[in-house]
Amino acid sequence: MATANKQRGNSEKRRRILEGALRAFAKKGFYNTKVSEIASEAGVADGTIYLYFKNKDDLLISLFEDRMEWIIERLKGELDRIEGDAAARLRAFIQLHFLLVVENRDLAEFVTVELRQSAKFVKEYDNPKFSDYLRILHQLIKDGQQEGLLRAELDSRLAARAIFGALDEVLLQLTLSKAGPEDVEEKAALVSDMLLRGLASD
Amino acid sequence: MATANKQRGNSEKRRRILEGALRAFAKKGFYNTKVSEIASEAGVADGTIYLYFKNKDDLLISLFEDRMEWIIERLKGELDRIEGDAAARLRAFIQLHFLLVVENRDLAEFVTVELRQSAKFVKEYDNPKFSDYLRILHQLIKDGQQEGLLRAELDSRLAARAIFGALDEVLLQLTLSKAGPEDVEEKAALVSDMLLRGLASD
Amino acid sequence: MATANKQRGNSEKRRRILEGALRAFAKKGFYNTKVSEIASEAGVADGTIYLYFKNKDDLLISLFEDRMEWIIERLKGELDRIEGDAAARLRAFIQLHFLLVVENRDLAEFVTVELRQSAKFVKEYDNPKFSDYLRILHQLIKDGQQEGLLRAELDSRLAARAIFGALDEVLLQLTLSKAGPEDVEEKAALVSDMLLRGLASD
Amino acid sequence: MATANKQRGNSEKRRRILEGALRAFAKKGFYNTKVSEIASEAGVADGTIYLYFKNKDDLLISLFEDRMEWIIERLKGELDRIEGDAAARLRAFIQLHFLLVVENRDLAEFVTVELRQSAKFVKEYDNPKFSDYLRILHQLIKDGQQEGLLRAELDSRLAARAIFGALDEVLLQLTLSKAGPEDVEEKAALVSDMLLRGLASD
DNA sequence: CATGAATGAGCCTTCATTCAT
DNA sequence: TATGAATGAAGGCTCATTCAT
Repeated sequence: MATANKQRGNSEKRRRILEGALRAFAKKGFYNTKVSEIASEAGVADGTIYLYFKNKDDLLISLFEDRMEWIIERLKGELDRIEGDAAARLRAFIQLHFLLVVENRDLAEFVTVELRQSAKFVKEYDNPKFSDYLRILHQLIKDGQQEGLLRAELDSRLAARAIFGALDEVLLQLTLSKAGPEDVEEKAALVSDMLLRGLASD
Repeated sequence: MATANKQRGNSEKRRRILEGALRAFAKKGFYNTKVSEIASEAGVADGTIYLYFKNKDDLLISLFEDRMEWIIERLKGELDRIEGDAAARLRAFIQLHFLLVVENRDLAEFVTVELRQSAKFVKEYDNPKFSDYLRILHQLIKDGQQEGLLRAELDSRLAARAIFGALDEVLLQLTLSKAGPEDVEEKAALVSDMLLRGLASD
Repeated sequence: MATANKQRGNSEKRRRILEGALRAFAKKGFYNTKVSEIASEAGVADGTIYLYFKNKDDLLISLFEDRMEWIIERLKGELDRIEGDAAARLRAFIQLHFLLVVENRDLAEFVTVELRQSAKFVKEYDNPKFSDYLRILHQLIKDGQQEGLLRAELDSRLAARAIFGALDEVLLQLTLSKAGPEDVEEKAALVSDMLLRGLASD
Repeated sequence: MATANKQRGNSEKRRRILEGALRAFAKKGFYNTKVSEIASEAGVADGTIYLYFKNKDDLLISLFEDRMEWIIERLKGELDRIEGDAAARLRAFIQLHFLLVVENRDLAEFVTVELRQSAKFVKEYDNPKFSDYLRILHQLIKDGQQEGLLRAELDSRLAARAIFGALDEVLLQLTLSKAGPEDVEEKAALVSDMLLRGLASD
């Protein structure tokens, strides 16, 4: 049991702390969450947190990385499995984004709410995982353009941003309004329909 | 005239404080801004702030209200002046939203970044001004649907959210990347084009 | 009353804090004294300390400077008043050193005990006031050498150190053993006699 | 032989810990040295230290005892070997004190710097080994007085203190200024000359 | 109204010590 | 014996808020 652990950080404890932090941040936000609350949420002592993370900021960033990595892997995995043109893959992307986030309520609150604020002011952090995420979306759009499905005049980077913003905002709304998963699929369909129409070539 | 002041709150000092707060929040975020920094930014003493605002939270909320009110008034005013169908008005709305925000860089950072985080965790505040804002957008879409320009199947509330999200995210990006006003008009056109296509009836 | 204050630091509060710190440090040593204890000893709130000092280290250093300055001024003042040769002035110096310190028990404990340890490890501090003190002693010895009273072969710098060490250690002993002021004068005479004999030319 | 160990405390580990502690304390002082630093300096686990010492204070005291014992033994051994009167032995004592300490730089820093501060505030410890040390010096002086070499009027206890203080301070200075061993012998001669003149009968 | 020195509750972080392995 | 991960008490410092002037 005492094998390859801790390196690159993956002990049981570390995971418990990240989960506690996610719950706590989702509930009260980064700045309103005390380290001791995270500890108790994680079932460890306060000091234990500092065995795994340099400080509270580092915990926040690590949590981002960890969760975004997970999201990105899931997205990539699912996208590879999709048969069909770029439009279908884009639709799947949106659907999946919605599902992932809504199935993990805390994750949703955390990502939608903290992503901007905290990440921006936690000194010097430039959020590479989020860039990875956007890159996937960006690539999907460029694929669609090359396949002739999406309008070529489109600024693909801008479109990726706009789509992310739309998804994020709608999800924020759904999350806060405590919508059940049944709604979600429907809303996802509506939103992806709307967005794809916006991008589609004539 | 020097009498009915302060009531709905409008002394010179009060405005200076709000402006100082806007600058400070934009630069460092709500939680990283000290009341004393706001005071010095505003050129008043720390204590003076508490003559005009109950506490730091109240200052944040008041700033929201104040700025959103201003935005909403500007939006409404301009929209009334537009001749044309709902699509044109929607286009104008987006264009204007971009302009207002980008012409006021601090406002942009503040609104896009703090709106979610802070507002969510500042206890019990349900952000009525933001609702007003959304209502305008919502109404524009419903108008468009009634005029037959926008697809009737659309969930207009959802669409309003999605549009706001798209605008907001793109603006965040533009703001942070320090885009000049010349870019902005172009981006606004692209985004509004994309979004309107997404909403348009066949 | 609100005139030239605070500048170069001399408000009533600041002095109270220094006095509280002196008492506390003398009683328990720098590292065993809590900032809150200093505060309560000084009759101010914990936070007030940080209005006058950057941190606990800075308080320690400031206290050194302040007390050493006082000691040095007293020493210089008294020495100027002495009629007689360098030997007489040296004798007076020692006598006075003893008196000053013993009349201020806390000062004695503080200076003799904390001077080395703390000053050495409080980062980067090179203790200029102590150097000033030593310089006076050094000068007295050089004067004595020029007057032909003290042996010229003597390394005056080394002698100054040795004298300071002897005084300091004897004082530490006297302080800890709670000797009364009456002993002190006698001991001072003995020590200065011994030291002067050691330095005297044949 | 592997049995009667640990009792009076002498395992290999114990010695390694004391050595690590000496290095660490010399470098950063008692209060700035973490137990874990001592452990790593000694090449043992943190917990191991507590198998040999009750706590950090106990480690400090044990280190004192251990080193002072060593110094005292060396001093006694050398003094027994000296042929000559008390003055010669006193001179040898000073010479040796300088040599021992300067040959062990860490020991020097530790003894000169920590002796006062730490020992004083480590609860209830009355430093018997240091008393032993002083007793030797005291005895030498009394011998000198009986041999008629040193002035009888001298308070021998006081003189012992004064001499120790002078030596200690000069050594502190030499240690901190990183003087080489060649200087040391010369300084020792100067200081012992000065001190002996101070004590000598006319 | 305005000031800004003073307050003190609160929080992040450290580190001596323990204990399951 | 030895380990070192885990603990949690403790304390330095910050900063929103108050209030005497």
